Amino acid sequence: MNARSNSVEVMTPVSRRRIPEAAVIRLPLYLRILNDLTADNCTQISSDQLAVLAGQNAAKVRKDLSYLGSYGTRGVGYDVAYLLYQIQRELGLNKSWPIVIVGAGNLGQALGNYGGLSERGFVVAAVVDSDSAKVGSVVGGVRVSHVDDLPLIVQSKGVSIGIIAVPAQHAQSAADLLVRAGIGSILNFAPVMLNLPSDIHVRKVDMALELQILSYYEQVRSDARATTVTSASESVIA
Amino acid sequence: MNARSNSVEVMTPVSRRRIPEAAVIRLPLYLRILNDLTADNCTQISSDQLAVLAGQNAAKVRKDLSYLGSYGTRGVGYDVAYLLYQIQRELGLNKSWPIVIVGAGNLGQALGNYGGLSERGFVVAAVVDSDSAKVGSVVGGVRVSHVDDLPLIVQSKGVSIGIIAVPAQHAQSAADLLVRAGIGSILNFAPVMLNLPSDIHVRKVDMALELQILSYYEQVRSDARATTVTSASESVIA
DNA sequence: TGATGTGAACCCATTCACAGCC
DNA sequence: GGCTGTGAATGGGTTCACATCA
Repeated sequence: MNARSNSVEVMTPVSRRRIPEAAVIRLPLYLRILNDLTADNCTQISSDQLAVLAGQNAAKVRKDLSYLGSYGTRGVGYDVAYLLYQIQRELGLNKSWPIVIVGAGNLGQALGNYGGLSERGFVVAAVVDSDSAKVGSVVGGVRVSHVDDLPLIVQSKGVSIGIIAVPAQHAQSAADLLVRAGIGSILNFAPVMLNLPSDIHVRKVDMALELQILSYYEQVRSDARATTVTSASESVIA
Repeated sequence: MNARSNSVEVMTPVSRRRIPEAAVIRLPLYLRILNDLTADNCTQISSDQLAVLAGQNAAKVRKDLSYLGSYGTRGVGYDVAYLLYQIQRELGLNKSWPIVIVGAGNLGQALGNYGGLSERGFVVAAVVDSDSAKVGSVVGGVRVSHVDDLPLIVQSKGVSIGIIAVPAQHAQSAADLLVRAGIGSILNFAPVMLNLPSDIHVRKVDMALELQILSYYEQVRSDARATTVTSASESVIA
C-alpha cells in the first residue's frame, strides 16, 4: 500500500517517517486506552470511540494513527491488539529501557519504588546520590551508588534516560553530570529550567507550574463572574 | 493604547485581554526565573537574557509579555520586580488559593506535606479519603476528612482547585465528586484520562507518559545511529 | 453502508523584521 | 545604539470533507 512495488525493499526500517511532536505526545495516551480496552476484552475500536476516550477529535486520532501506517480497516475500525502493538513498537516500548535516578531523597525513593515503572518496561538500573550516607541503602530493589560512578553505570548498563530527583539548587549540576555521562533524555522533577545541549530531550514534571496555570484559568473564571454581575447591574443602571 | 478614548472606562478590569494558552503555560516559567533573579539582586533584564534563561526565543518572550501590557522600557529592558508583580497578578497568584487533595495515600501525603505548595500561595484546605481508617490522621497540617464531606468543604472554604491523588481505578469517580462539589480545575496525578465537562480545566502529571515520549526520541536516536552505520556499509558495498 | 486515510482549509503559535521609543 | 512592541510572514497543528475501500 505504501511500499512502492517497483522498488526493491532491502529491509523495512523500524521507523520510516518522523512523527510530528504533537502526535508523539498523544501516542502514549492512545496506548493506555488500548491497554484498558484489552483488559475489557474489547477487540475493535473506531476512531470516533477512541477520540471520546482520549478526549480528542476523531480526525485528529485518525491522522495521529496514520503516521504509524495504514493499520485500520475501512468501514470497521482498528484492531485493538494490532494497534496496541504498532504504537508500542513505534514508541520503542517493545524493548526494556534502563533508567537512572539521580537523587535518593524522598522523591527519588518514591520514584524508584513506584511499580508503574517496571510494569511499563522502564527498569531502574541505578539510583545515585552525592551523599555518601545514602550510598548503600536500597531503593527500588537497587543499591544506591555514588554519583561519581554515573559515567561507569551509564556506559556499562547502556542507560539513555535519566531522572532528576534532586533539590532545585542541584538540578543543573545533576543534569550536567547526566549529559557528560552520555545520557540522551532527561525527565526533570526539579522545579527549575535546565540549560542543556539542544540534542538532549527533556520533559518536565512540575506541580507548582501546573497549579499556577490552573490558577490563571480560575481567576479568569471568577473575573468573568464578576464582570457578568457588573454588566448586569450596569444594564439596570442604563 | 488599546482603550478607545471615546468610550467611557468605568474601571479597568483586572484582566483586559484573554491570553493565548501557549503563552499562559509559559508565564509561570518566567515567573520562576524572575524570582531567581530577584534572589540574585538582579533588577533589570532584557528579553534576550530572559529568553536564554527560559530556553525560548526572544521574540516569543516579548510577545508573551506583551499580552500583559507594555511593561518594558525600550532600549533598556524589563524591571524585574515590576514584571514579577505583573505576571503574578495576571496569573492570580496575588491571592492565596485553597486546594483540596483527594486521596491520603503515599502520594496524597507527599503532596500535602510538600512545602513548595504553601510557599507559592496554595493552601491545603483539606485532604479527603474514602477510607475511614485514614480519616483523622494528619497530612500537611490538616486532619484528613471523609470524602463525603467534600461538597461541604468546597463550599465553606471556597475551594476551586482539586488534586487527584488516588489509584487509577478510582480517579474518575474522584473527579466526578470534585466536579459535583463545585470545583473548577483539577490537577490529575492518576495515570488515566478523565472524562469531564468541558468547562472544567484539567492538567495532568504523569511520569509514565513522559517516559514513553522520551522513549520514542531515544529510539529515533538509536535508529538514526543504526541507519548511519547501515548506509555507510551500503555505500562501501555499492 | 460505514469507517478509514488524506488533501485542503483553517487556525493558532512562532518567528521575522522593523517602526517606535528610551 | 539598543531594546521593546507588534504587524506581517511563516510554519505547524487541527479540523473539514470527501474519495476510497472493506
